[in-house]
Amino acid sequence: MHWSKLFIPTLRETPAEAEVVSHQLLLRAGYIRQLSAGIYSYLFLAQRSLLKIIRIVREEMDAIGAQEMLLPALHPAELWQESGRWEVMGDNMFRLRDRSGRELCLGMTHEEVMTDIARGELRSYKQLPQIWYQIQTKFRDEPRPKSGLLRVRQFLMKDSYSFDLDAAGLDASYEKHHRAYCRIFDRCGLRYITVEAHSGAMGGSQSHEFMVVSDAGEDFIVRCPGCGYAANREKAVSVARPPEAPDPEGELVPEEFHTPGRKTIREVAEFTGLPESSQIKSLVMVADGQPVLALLRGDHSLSETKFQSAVGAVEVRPAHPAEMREWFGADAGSLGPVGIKYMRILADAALRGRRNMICGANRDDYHLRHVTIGEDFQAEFCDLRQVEAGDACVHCGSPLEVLKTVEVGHIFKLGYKYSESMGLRVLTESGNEVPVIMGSYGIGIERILCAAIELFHDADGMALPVSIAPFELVVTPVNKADAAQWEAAQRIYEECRSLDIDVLLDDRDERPGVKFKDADLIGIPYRITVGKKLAGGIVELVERRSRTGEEVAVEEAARTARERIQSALAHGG
RNA sequence: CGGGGCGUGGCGCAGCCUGGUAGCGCACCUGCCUUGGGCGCAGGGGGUCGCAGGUUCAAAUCCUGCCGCCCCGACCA
Repeated sequence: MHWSKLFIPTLRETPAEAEVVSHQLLLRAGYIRQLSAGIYSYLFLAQRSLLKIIRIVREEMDAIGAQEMLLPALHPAELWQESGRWEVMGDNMFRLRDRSGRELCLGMTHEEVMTDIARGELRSYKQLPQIWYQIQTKFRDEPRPKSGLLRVRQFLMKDSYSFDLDAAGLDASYEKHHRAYCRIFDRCGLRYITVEAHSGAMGGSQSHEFMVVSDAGEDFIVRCPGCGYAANREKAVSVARPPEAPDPEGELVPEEFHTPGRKTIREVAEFTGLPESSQIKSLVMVADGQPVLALLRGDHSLSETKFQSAVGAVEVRPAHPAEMREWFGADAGSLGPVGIKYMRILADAALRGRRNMICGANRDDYHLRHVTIGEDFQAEFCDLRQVEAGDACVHCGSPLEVLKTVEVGHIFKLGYKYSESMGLRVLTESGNEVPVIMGSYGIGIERILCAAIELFHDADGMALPVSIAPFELVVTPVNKADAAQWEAAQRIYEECRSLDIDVLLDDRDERPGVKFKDADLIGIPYRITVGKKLAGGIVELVERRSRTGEEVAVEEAARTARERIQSALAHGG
């Protein structure tokens, strides 16, 4: 294609509203324009790139025998009421009414619709397994869209659903997806980490997320450099560092002492001269309307997700100050478990075996010392603690790292949730009716592009992997007014086309600097520069990412470029 | 939903405090010039100053309300 005919509205300056790199570059490079908060138009370059990503996704899904479909984005309310998610999804669901007042919603995901199709048609174990997928627009009314295309209200997702007769079948479908996802992200040139993920309140036995390390991300993962253990922080476990000071010995009894104005763990530590790890942190939570006291070591913090799982609640929140006063007779900063009755008390496992610790006395400005769990109060032990960088790996003892990441894919063993609530059953070989076991699997298409930009960019712009760049190669005549250069550039361009290279000819009447800057900005991986050396029969082949160039003979240029491109594609973008 | 910031030409901004002709850089158009990293010169086009009220002889500027966008938090298949 000829650049002068294309709509590639690059900007010299970064739009003020963009904060993360991928957002800035997508705007500057003319890939996208914003229509509204969390709603974007994908212009020519973005669409080319997304279509390449989609092609890769489609090829790999087809390769595991998945069948592509296209489901509606507009769903009747009744379908979601059946699964119970009409209420569960709350304000995150876009809802509307048709002309006769019937309630509808825009699909956030498609478990319900897929299950509806399946229950209408699947009757026998002989029809299983099935893997169905689509690449389609999803709508989620995010409370706070942000970071360009990373968190939006309308986005493309590849979602697939597996239907199996039994758990072993689900395992196989899950494994197929796991491998397909690895191939997809490899081919898209991403560096990613597969982590164990939280299964969510809806249950399910297993879940993995595919994460790309980036400061633009919103998820934290924990990884062990020693043995490769990796998990979402919501689920990750670790061995806590030992307390900084040993507990006092002996059968001591709780003793109240005055701590005027000392509210935080740190203030009490300074006041007593004992480390934070010698205190019990008391957090008052409300789980499905019921007060629950969560106890942690003073220097540890609560994982709300772990807490939620431990109490088995749907909705969890910290208590309001008025509630704390009502239940404990004191304000936050002086609360503790001693003497608390009629309230569930959960203690983090790191408190097991500790003796004679310090905690709030449930009297403003007073604390207790010499408090021992199991003697001075009773609690249920469970894992409540959020993993911190530097904690020891439970498998190999190495210090763990905590990384910020973007989630690009998620695979999930659903189990029987939808087949049971919506009545998807088949007959087995022996003739009895059983629910079908399901899995669901998602890939965020735009997030692949964003993650690639976050991973591969420099001060001049994107350095996209060849596999997903909007073009593979640009041919740039330095001086179009120079007839020899212009003719050679056109000839090379045509040769590239005949070699099936996805090539762009920069035929614009611009100074070379402008053309180089633009090509770098939009991230074309290779460039053939036709300039002065043409007089000696030489042009230059430059790689965007490494900024290295090689001189090649004019007649070899297209073929050499193809070799470089093929080799790059073979090595993961 | 709470907190903060911002809405002035396509982009980046100044002007607002102290009311009085809407400005700068980039981009864009025309011509000349230039051609290996966002050239130079000359000329030119484009803005109901987010919207609606109000105050005033006079509002981008002051007041009130609303809307939109961004960031932090809350929230979050």
